[in-house]
Amino acid sequence: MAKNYLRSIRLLSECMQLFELASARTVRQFGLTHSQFDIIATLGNTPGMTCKELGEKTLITKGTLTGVLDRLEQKGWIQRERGNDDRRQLFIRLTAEGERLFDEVFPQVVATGARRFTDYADEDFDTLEQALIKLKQHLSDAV
Amino acid sequence: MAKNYLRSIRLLSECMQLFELASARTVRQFGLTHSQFDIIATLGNTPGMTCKELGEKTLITKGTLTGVLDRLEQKGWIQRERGNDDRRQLFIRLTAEGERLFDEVFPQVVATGARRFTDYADEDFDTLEQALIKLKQHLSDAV
DNA sequence: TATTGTTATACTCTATAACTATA
DNA sequence: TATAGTTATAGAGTATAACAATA
Repeated sequence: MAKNYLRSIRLLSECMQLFELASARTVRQFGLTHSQFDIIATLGNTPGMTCKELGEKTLITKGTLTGVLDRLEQKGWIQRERGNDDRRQLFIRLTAEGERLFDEVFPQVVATGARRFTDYADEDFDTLEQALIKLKQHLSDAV
Repeated sequence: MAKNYLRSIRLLSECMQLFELASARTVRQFGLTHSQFDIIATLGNTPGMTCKELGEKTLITKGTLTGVLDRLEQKGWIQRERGNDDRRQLFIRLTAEGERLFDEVFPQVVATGARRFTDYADEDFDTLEQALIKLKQHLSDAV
């Protein structure tokens, strides 16, 4: 069993690396780091969210998050707003300029990735998706 | 097509995150960073390799690699040895202590991961593997 | 007392470019 | 000239713990 599992995980990791190699290049052309893109992409098409929520979605711990948000705020891409119901919370959301960035960079990252899927048939996607859904289920349950 | 592709990539990334969440904890308990573990794991069960080769396998660029290797050398886990045929090259390999570390940490990371695969049948692995192999093929070709 | 987010600390990774030594 | 690896530089991410404001 362990051998099967190692082989699958290695494949998983190799696929991610191949994919990220391409997207990283695009992301960097926009002057964004991986973490920064992660946050812009998470905030895109949402009304914003608290730091806590943002940290949970991006898996960035709160201390680190402050620094990353500082840099994004400094560049004018996000803004912080103190919550009304709970004044401890900060709502983070994209500024108009941040949305413009999102609208530009996100489709481009998607396109770069999509170019790699030429000839990938619907049934190929289905098979892959089913397998990954099952895997994800297992990985989640086992925590 | 783009939608299918996004869904698959998101799943891929979520699976990796779930998996790495567990392994990262184990790795950190041994005082290793992700990059450091990557190198130890790459060198394990090999007679060693050049910096160039190591950099290609781990996707760490040469300037960065020097620093990571410095820290590993300082802790006595790897050693550098000047090549004989080509005196520009350095052969990196695990020290006895590095191998001991590898023998301890690697199975534990594997075990932590494997625990999440209980009930995962051979055919589940086969399906997943086939789908991932096909995906990897596509991603590689499309570069 | 508990929670949200910031600050402070210390370290590691990162890309890049200039450099040394070999080839 | 080209290649293998180091050094220097300037950011950026990371975990952790102590902290302030609010609940």
